[in-house]
Amino acid sequence: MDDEQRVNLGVSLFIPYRYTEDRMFRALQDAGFDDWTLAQCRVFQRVAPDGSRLTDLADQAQMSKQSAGGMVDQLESLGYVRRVPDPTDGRARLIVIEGRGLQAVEVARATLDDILSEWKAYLGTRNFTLLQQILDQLAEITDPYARSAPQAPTSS
Amino acid sequence: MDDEQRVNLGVSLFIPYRYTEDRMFRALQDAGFDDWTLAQCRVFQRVAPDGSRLTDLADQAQMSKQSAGGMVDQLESLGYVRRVPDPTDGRARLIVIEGRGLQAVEVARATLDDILSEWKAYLGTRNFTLLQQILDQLAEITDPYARSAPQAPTSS
DNA sequence: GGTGTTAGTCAGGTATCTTTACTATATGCA
DNA sequence: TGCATATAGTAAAGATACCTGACTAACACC
Repeated sequence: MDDEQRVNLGVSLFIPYRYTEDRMFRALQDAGFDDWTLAQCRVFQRVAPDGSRLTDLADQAQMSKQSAGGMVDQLESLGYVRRVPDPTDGRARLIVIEGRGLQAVEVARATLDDILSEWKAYLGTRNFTLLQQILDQLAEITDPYARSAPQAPTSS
Repeated sequence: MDDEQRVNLGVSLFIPYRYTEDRMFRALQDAGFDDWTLAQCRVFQRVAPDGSRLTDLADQAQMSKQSAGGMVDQLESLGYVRRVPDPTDGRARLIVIEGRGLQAVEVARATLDDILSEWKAYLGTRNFTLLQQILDQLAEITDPYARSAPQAPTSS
C-alpha cells in the first residue's frame, strides 16, 4: 500500500470512532432507549460518574453553555440525569446520571465490551494492547482535559 | 493505570481525531480560509481528488442528500468546488475541488504533516508506524466504505 | 418495452447551535 | 473587610445544520 492510497491518520482515527458511536447508539435504541437523539446522547456520555458541571460538559463538547443546558434539560425530562446542588459552589449544580441513565450506561458498557472483544480478536491481543497504549500516550498531547498534559506543541 | 481510570477506546480514538480537526480548521482560518463553517469544511474534506457524487458525499457524511446538496451549494458559491457533469451517468454531476478549494487542500495537507511529525516525534517512529498499521487494519472491519471490507461482525 | 431503482432537487419543517446580556455567587487582593 | 474581577448558568433572539416525503429524469435489468 503506497502513501497515495493511504487514508490520512485523522480519517483513520475517525473511522473506528464513528463505528463505535453508531453501533452503540443503535444498541441503545434496540434496547428501548429510542427516545433520545444522538446529540443528547453525546452530551450524556460526557457526564462523569460522580457528576459534572454544566460548564464542563459545554467545554468538553465544544458547545455553548446554553446548548449544553438545553441538552441537559432534555435529558432530565427524559429521566436520564438529574440536577443536584454542587456542595462546593453555591452557583453551580451537578448533573448526575440516574434512573434511565444508569440503565443506558449498562447497555453502552456491554456494547462497547462486545466491540472491543471483536477488535481484539481481529487485531490480536498484542496489537490491540499496543493500540490502547499508543492512544493513551497520544492523548497526553492531544487531550485538552488530560490530567497533566505536557504543553501542546505550537503551530509551525 | 488501572482499568477504572482508563478512558474507553472509543473516546481515546476521538481525542486525537478532534485535535486534528480543530487544529486544521484553525490553520485554515489563519490562512485566510475563514469564510466557511466547520460543517461545510467537513463535507469538503470528503470530496475525492477525482470528484465525488453528491450521494456519495451524503452517505459518507451520514447526512441526507438535501443537506449534502445544500452544503455543496454553499461551497460552490464560496469558490471551493464546482459541479461538472458525470460522464458515466446522465443524472449525476461530480463535485470537484477547484479554485480556493485547491489552495485550502494545500494548507490542510501541510498542517496535517506538521501534526503527524509532532506525533511521530512524541510517540517514536516505531509506535507511530504501528499506530498507522493497526488503524488501517481496524478500518477493514469498521469502515463501511472500505474497498473490500470483510463482513462486519453482527451484534451479539 | 416495461418495471424497478437511483441521482439529486423541491417543499416544509425541526433540531441544534450561536452570541449577547444578565444576576447571583465566588475569588483574589489590598 | 471591601471592592474589583471572574464565573455558573439562564434568558432572549437569531442563525445554521439538518431532517422526511415527494418528485422527475435517467439508469439498469429482464
